[in-house]
Amino acid sequence: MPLQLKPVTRRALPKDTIAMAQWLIGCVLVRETDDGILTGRIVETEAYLPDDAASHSYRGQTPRNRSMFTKRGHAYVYFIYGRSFMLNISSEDIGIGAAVLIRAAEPLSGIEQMQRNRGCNVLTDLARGPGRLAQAFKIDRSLDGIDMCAPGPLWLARDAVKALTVDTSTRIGITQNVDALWRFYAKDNAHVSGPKALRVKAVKK
DNA sequence: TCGCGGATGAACT
DNA sequence: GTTCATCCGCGAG
Repeated sequence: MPLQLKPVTRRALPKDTIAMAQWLIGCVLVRETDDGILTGRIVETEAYLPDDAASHSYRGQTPRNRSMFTKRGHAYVYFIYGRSFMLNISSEDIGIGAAVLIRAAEPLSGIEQMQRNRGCNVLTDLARGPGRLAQAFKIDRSLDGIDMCAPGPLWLARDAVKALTVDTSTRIGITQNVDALWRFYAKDNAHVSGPKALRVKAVKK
């Protein structure tokens, strides 16, 4: 388990969705389960803003996406494509629908449990991609709406590791507003998802 | 390394 | 009935 984990306070979270998506790169995701604690360093995120056609909040609040409209720092978890859960963190004030999608993490501790959860032993495949990340960390709808700036089954932390270099690209897997450069990832990190071309393109920019 | 298509379930129109 | 912020396995280059 990584040492010196300090819980992230809501006050520490940047108040702007894009700033928060960048800031989260390098933070530690902590998942407490009955079988032990799982932690991983966040290496890839995407920002979903209000008035963003690719965002679930674009057409207003619904029962599914209500967690996007909570105070920043709460989990928004949903199920998609019949196979995958997605973990997001709400990123604005109450009433504003926005969130940061957590797309990939570098496993730090609880790796054996993650391997069991995923049915896979390859370290770089455990949490590379949002669906895999949720499966590795045992995240489902039961965690939707919980406060990630408070003690509980799922929370955010920082450690003493120095800041990672962050690159930018277009987002992955969307059909609307495809040109916005709202994907952020740790440069040259093996746990980041997406095609290589996307990474190279972003670096050249 | 890439691009393709099937699986699969829930929200929304 | 359609859409979807995905994963996996497969085959081509």
